[in-house]
Parts: sequence; structure tokens; C-alpha cells
Amino acid sequence: MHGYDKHAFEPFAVTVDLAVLTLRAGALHALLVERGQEPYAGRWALPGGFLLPAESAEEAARRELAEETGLADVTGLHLEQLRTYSEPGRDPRMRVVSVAFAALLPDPPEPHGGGDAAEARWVPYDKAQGLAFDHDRILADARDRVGAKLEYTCLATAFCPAEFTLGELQQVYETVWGTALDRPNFRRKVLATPGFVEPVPGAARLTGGRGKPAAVYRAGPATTLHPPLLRTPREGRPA
Amino acid sequence: MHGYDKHAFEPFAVTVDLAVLTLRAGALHALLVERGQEPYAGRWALPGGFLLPAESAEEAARRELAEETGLADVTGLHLEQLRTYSEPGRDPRMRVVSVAFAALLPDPPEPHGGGDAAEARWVPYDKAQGLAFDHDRILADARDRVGAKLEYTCLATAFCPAEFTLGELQQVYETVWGTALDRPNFRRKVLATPGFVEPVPGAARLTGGRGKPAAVYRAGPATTLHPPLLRTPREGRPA
DNA sequence: ACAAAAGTGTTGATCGTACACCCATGA
DNA sequence: TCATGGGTGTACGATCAACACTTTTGT
Repeated sequence: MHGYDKHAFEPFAVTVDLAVLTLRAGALHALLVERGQEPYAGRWALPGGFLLPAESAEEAARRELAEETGLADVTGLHLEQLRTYSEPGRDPRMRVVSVAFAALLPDPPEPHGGGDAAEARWVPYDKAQGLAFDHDRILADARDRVGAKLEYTCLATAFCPAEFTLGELQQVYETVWGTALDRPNFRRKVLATPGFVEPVPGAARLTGGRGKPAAVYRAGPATTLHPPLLRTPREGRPA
Repeated sequence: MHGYDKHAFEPFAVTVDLAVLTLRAGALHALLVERGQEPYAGRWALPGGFLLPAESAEEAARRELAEETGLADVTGLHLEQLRTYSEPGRDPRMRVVSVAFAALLPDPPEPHGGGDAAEARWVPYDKAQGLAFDHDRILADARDRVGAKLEYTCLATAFCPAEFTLGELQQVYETVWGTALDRPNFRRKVLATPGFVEPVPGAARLTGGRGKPAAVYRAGPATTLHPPLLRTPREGRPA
């Protein structure tokens, strides 16, 4: 128990894996990289990499995120630790313990395939299967977690740009959950939650080319939703 | 990213830390061990230890749990991964990445201080402060997580023995949340959730020495609570 | 004028809370 | 028979889902 005999423990490699999620064209997408080396050469995988000696897993995740997306400033982005995957056989070559994160982006830039990755690309969530290692499972866990957290936290704004309309916010819910929501009721629930969104005075934006311009909102200071916005089994077309 | 140059990564020690929680005499308790070596010799800490070469973090956690509690069978106990703590300075001697778990026990046995720990003891949650390393924070995170999961999962039964009364189940909520609940309404909510609890036919038990014998229930197959059992700010004596 | 998208109003059903009340047991 | 804890009934208020309706823009 925390003894310090240098030989009492096995050295492990520690990595971070990132499930980078965003919404493009009304569908959930994940950022994938094509592996250049064995094992799994040519297969798609989640971006990630080794921890550097002086950084925490959170810092490593943010560094990798910046490298993979090419974003200059990733400080504001939502980064959430999912869980740690440590099964002995998860990497065929050596013992690797991986701390997995979910990252949520608005309005994604084209990834610039830098770093060691052969190529990086946004892939629709439904087509992101057959990934290397246990990344299928990590990605599924990320989606489950994000879907659940939409219910009782203000996480949805992390998928939106700094200023957004309530219609755009509703599309986040509809896309991630795959259900349709009633617009009047959604609006009331969101506005009834103090600190979820704040109006941007005087601003208005046309969303679909036609129709009444929508009021513009910013994310508010609240982090939790009371009462929660529950997923109801009302089937509907997913946006 | 997942390159295999053996020198491209820094070796880390990987440990598990356990926040073992239980209810004794109407109060939340945590299992703590007294450290025998530097650093933090003589201080109290969460039980834990290094991963063995061939086991996952979950397996290591269950092994440590069995060692510390002296329980013969820990297979049925609820073990939940909290998060991973990886800040570079969290251990003064070396780089240690620790996967933290919360474990929930019913009816705790006296710990038998085995293993490397000088002594192991159940400590009331409110008095468990000044722990070694960042264990104060891990323990607080464990309590927060458990309290939150009581709202929307069937986790409460993990604090109860195999057969329990609804009054005992209600005490779990009241103790962890520190609020009083309305008994008739609690009963209805629990019974209205399919699969939360199942009646044990014909069984009844006296709880307080006096009063009507209570019907006995078992944990059901359900894992999530729909609708959730929300914490209301109705102040009341904490059981 | 029409379509499309935002926003408001209203109503009936459901749910939750608070509380009164009855039941079974030990002292 | 009283205290104690288990269990049932009920009524009022809050909340929510559903849908009708108005407003503002582009074509």
C-alpha cells in the first residue's frame, strides 16, 4: 500500500484517449485518426497519446486536442474525464493504462492531420465502428455519458458556439438523443432554469434563411439543471 | 500516438485507491488505514495499492477490498470507478497515477488491519479529514458521486444487506443526503419503480424493537430510476 | 400571398407533497 | 394503553405534454 520499494510495482505506460464529439449537419460526429504503425496500422482510432513526465492526464488531453484539431485556443472547451481502461490485453504489445476523455466542440474546424497521425477526419458517429484497440467501446461510453449528462446538466451549450439560438440548442438535444422535442415546451424549460442561458440584448439571427429571426443567447453560469430535462420515449424523427 | 518506441513514454506507477463507504449507526463511515511508512507515516489514508502485472484496475480494487475488509466474498459488492488522479505532484516521491473507486458495503465487519497497513478502522465521514496524499479530495468526490447516483439509480440497495425493509432503504437516502424524507411518499416512489425492489413473500422483521413488523424486500433487477428520486431542499434532521 | 421558423397561450392529465389516519407490536 | 414504527388514503398545488395560435421574415 503505497510502499516505495522501486521494484514492488510494475511500470505501465499511461496514455490519454479522446472521444472528440461535435455536431455537423445535424449529426453527431467523432474525430478519428488513421493509424500509421502496427498494431492496427491503417485502422481508425481515437486521437490520444502518452502522458509527458510533468503533466496531468487533463493537461495531456488538452494538449492532444489542440494538436489534433489545430485549434489555437482550446481553453474554453469542455473536457470531461470518462473513465480509465486498464484491462491487461487491451494493447497487444505492452501494458497500457489509458485515461479516456470526452471533448465537446462547437462548429468544428477541418482537422489538419498533424502530429503522428497519418490522417485525421470527422466521421459520423454511426459509421465510426471497427476502431483500433477498445476504442469502439470508449466512443460508445462517451456518447452514453454525454447523452445522460444532457438531462441534468447544462452541457448542451458546449456543443454550441459562443452565441446561439434556442433552436440550435434544441437541435443539440434532438441530435444526441435521436428524439424530437416540442419546441414551445423546450423553450420554457430552458428559460425557466436560472443561469442556463442568458439573452444577448438586441441580437437576432436568421437561421434557416426564412422565418422570424431568433433571439440570441449565451451560455449562463449554471452547470446543473433543476429540474432535469428528461428524455421521453416520444418517438420522432431525429431532427 | 500509440507509437511503440520503448523510450517514447515515461514509466508511471499505477495504483488504485478505494473509498469504502458504509452506514453504521445512522452515519456514513469510510474505511481508513494508518500509514506505516513515509511519506505521511502515521497519517490516515484510503486503502489502496499497486496494480499487479496481470490485473485490471477493477480486479486490483476488488483484491484490495477483500484484503482490507477481510470479507470472504466481495463478488457481489458494488464497486464503481470514480475517476483517475494524475497530477504530477500528488505523491512526493514519484509519479503515481491512481484510479479511484468507490465501494459500497452493507453492515460492515470489523476490518482486520491486514496487508501492509498498520491499522484499519471505520471512521465517520465527518471526522475523516487530513488524510494523506489527495485522499481528502477523493473521499469527497466519492461522497458526491454516491449522493448524486442515489437520485437516478438503484444504488441505495448496495448499502443494504440482501434482505431489507423500506425503512432501512429510506435511512440510506436520509443518511447520505442529510435530509429527511416523507415515509409514505418514499414508499410509493420506490414501489412504483419496476424492478427497484422485490418483496420477499411471507417475511417480516421488527426493526426498532417496537412497532409493526416491516415487510422485507430484496434488490430488484433494475439499475436506473425513472423517474428519478430528487433531493428536495426540505430541511430536516439527518436521521 | 405563402412558407418557414420563432415565439405565446391554454388546457387537461399527471405527478408530487403534505398531512391525516389506521395497523401491529413490545413494554 | 401507550409509544413506536409500518402502511394506506387523499386533496391541493405544481408541473408537463400537447396543440392551437400569433409574429416576423424571405420568396
